[in-house]
Amino acid sequence: MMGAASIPLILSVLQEGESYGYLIIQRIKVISGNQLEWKEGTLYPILHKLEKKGYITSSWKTSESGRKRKYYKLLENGQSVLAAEQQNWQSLNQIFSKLWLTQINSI
Amino acid sequence: MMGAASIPLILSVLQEGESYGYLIIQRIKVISGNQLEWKEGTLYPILHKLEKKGYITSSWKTSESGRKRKYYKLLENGQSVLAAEQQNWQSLNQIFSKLWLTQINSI
DNA sequence: CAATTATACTTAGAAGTTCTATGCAAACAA
DNA sequence: TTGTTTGCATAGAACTTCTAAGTATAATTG
Repeated sequence: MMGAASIPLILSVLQEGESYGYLIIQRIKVISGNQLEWKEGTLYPILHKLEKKGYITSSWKTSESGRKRKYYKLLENGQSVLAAEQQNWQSLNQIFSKLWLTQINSI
Repeated sequence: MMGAASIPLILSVLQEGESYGYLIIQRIKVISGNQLEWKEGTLYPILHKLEKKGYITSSWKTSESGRKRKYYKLLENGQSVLAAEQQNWQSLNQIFSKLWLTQINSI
């Protein structure tokens, strides 16, 4: 369903500022107009992978309420990966625009 | 690399008219400006899957030169899957536009 | 005409990705 | 105090894509 979009999506959300798993899921839900409702089992393994690759970093923090949260932050490395992913997405988007425009024109 | 884009891409190419594996690979290469160079091992299994699901149908034909080719054709079923995929893509595209615009504006 | 290249399809298995399902635990609300 | 929300984690299933190899024929090149 998401395909190659997961990673740019997560990195983009983190580019808005550091965040934690639960909040990222909600942010994605809000920004997609309730279309994307990720489960934890989807997000966390990806976050772990991104951290392992050095795109993001994590740190435990305790909120005033006493809750412990693991905050993720975009690293420079991840910044450039995101830039490449944006490029990639836009390039795919152009291909589709071309294909779909052609079909409209050929009516 | 391709993620969820493979299926709409193939279906879109077939919407241009029926085609066969080898040519589809070339069409994808051309339309992407040499960015996407699929291997047979990537395309054929997907074609088989799409046929099994009833989105496309295939038939062997022999060209004047004597070569045998397996032509694939988009079915009505596949037509509506493609429409749904287009919708899905555009919706993801909107999400990214929103995320990426915000970042430009917030400089 | 022999060797190479281009055309054309197939599949097994590896690798990678995402989802389902479940578990744990603490704070909060009823 | 019982249920809901918040919060993280992971195993295994399911699915997708890629690598690699095999088969076969037509066209081209030397």
